[in-house]
Amino acid sequence: MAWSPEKKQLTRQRIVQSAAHLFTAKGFDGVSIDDIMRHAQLTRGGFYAHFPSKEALYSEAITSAASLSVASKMPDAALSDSQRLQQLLKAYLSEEHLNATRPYCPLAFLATDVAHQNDEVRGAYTKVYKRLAIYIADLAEYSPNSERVLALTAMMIGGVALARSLNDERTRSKLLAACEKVGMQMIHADEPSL
Amino acid sequence: MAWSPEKKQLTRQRIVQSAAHLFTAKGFDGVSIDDIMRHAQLTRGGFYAHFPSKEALYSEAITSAASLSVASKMPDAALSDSQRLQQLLKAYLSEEHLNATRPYCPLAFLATDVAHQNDEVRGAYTKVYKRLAIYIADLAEYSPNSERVLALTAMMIGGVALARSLNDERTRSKLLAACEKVGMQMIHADEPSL
DNA sequence: GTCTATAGAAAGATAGAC
DNA sequence: GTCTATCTTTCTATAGAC
Repeated sequence: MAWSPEKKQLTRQRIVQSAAHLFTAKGFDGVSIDDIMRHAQLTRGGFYAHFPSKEALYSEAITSAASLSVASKMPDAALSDSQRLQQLLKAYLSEEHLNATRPYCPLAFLATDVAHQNDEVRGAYTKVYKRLAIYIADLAEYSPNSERVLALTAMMIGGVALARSLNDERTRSKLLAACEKVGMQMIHADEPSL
Repeated sequence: MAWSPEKKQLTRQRIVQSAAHLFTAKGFDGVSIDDIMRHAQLTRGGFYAHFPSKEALYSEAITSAASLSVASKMPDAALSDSQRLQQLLKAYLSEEHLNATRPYCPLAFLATDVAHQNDEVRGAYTKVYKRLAIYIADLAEYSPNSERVLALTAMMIGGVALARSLNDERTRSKLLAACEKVGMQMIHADEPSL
């Protein structure tokens, strides 16, 4: 079959995006290479023409999922920074985020999964995390290393990860609402010690 | 070989505790039944005399890990509630928790893992979560459903889960310290809206 | 109840045709 | 580069001896 370098890159990108969807939804071990290739409308034999291993794809999928997830889709540049932060918090801690059709935020959905992976994967995850901290710090006008920004990221990611694993609908929605509300108060509180 | 009902229960308990250690450290798919039985100094053939499936053991292991983890070992009854809460936060968000020899807190170490499991497992996880919320609410003198208690649990669990997956030592320790500090402030802040 | 042995399925990775 | 076919390993679960 005919092909070109551009065509190959497109195919490769399709594989990465399929992986971003499936991995964030089901975790590393919950998805086989066959699943990913079928989702990308290919067959499994071709996988190794693009990636040396499943792990190599995983780390790229994490980066890709981050840029496709709810945390990266905030196009309302007309709003103030504070309003955009509010919007991010609301979208991130929403039931929709837990049932999205696009890739989920890998920080929340793969948090414990990544802990078992190699250094390359953890590096990709760490990079995505730092980018989120910088993004939030920017909107909140704090340093990305400030205690309240770091604590807020932990609350957002923990809230979503927790909510996803809880069995109890009521507790889940209360938890998400609480994180959203307390998160905003945390940013706007007038305590210099934070 | 001779045996008694009590003997069987002891063997069963050894299996559950081995599972608690290994599952919290490596996740559901990272541990085989063979691993667990070897850790309990048994062979894999005997497993199904105690449990109908790997999932059934998993849900028991989550409960067991919770009662053995750092979050349940706060024997300093001499301290005030506020001091005990501080102590819990400090221990939970410590580097030692990330490198413990006893079972880790399943809430933080299995958060995304449990999301892929069946209802029985998610039920066990949810129960453990509610118990932690009640415990913290008690020390903080709030309702377990109060926004600040829920937000605090998300921050604690998210902070530990995140820290474990990050590649960068500095970011990890800053994150843990931030969650500890902001967590205490969150509880003691004088804002009735929380 | 615990052991050894093994059936049966799934999945990562490779070989070779086109 | 992508396909079909297959090798190999790993793992859950079961069978049968003791």
